[in-house]
Amino acid sequence: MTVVRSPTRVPSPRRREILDAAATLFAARGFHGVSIEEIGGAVGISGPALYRHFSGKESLLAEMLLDISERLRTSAVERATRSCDGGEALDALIAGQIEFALDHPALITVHDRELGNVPEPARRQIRRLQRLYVEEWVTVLSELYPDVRPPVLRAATHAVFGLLNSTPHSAGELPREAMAALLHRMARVALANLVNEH
Amino acid sequence: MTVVRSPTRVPSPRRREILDAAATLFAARGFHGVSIEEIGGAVGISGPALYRHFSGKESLLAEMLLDISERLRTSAVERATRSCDGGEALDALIAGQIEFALDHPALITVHDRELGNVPEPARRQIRRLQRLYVEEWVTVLSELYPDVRPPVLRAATHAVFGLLNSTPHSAGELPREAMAALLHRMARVALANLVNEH
DNA sequence: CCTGGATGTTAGTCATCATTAACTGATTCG
DNA sequence: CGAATCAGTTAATGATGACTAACATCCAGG
Repeated sequence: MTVVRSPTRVPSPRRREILDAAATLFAARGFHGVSIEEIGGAVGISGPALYRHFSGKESLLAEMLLDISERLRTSAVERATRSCDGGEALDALIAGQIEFALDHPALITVHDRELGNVPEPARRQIRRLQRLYVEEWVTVLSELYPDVRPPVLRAATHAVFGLLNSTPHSAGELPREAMAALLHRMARVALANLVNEH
Repeated sequence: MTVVRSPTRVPSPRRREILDAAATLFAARGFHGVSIEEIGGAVGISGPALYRHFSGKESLLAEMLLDISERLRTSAVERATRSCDGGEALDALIAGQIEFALDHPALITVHDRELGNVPEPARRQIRRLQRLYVEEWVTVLSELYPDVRPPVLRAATHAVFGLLNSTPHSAGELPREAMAALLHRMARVALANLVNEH
């Protein structure tokens, strides 16, 4: 009955609650614009109680970004390997990114804003995961378009991330499914015409 | 006490220098992550000397964002009215945004990150200019695709902004002209297929 | 019962930082 | 020649904020 949990991860609900609240606050006013007191207040405890769960404000941010990067990458690997052909894999990657961005706009916002505030040991690891995530896309794309050079594919991938991660900026313009469909189509055609280069 | 900026342009080179340095720093570590002392140091003066040029840190940010919003919008209006047909106008808007993003990556970064740190009188004005800029795009697009509803056009516009503003993330992947051409093509086809909805 | 760990609390401490004050050297211009 | 304004300087000042200390509560097991 008791499910064996990974020994390194004990997902205390309190931790998650704190991370969620902190993400929302960081997305709204930036890492340095939010105080420990506020983060605590957002989950009903006050101030220094956070140090029972995290060793400091920076390590809280580090854990948050690490978690996001891991989730994005593992989801991408799963989806890409589950697919048969390259086109299907690309659609799966696009759908995964859209789903994540629509489900967790605050996490997406923090993810590409606050890396510079993560201290060095963890920063490198997060960068590594982000790079692996990009390379997952590049691998799928280079199978589809073998004639396009990898730097172009990388730039195009970043561009599509920017497109898909725009949802926090156009919040509420459209119902979720319409927004998802629109973004998917735009990303698809933006990438489909890479081959027309020169 | 009335801090009304002189409407007649007095482009003190010192002011511009400070604004440029501050933009780079804000882009790297966020508004609250940068001290007055650092901004001064970046232009060779130190600390409180900034108050000879700006009434405070927040008004410095406000002026910076106001300037960006104004430049984007006036450039968009100019380009759109100079064009004959809708397709040409859209290309001009895309080219303008790309040019600005490639010329001033720090400004682009600050522009969509730090609005939340601008105090209320100026915030509203910046939002207004941003809205006008978006509506400039929506107007051009709705002439091209009269069947697509405005909310869809607005969401698509935001998505394309995200795509074009991705350059700070993929810095140095490609030479400038190649990057500009790639982004232009991706934006163009992403918007061209809006009409295929449903 | 009572011990100990997990989780809070409130009250410091120490740094940092935006902002102000008081003062200085130039340059303009009357 | 002044006198004023401009553009700096260094030295307070006052808030805020991350983090630590000392103390409380709850509850599980022996």
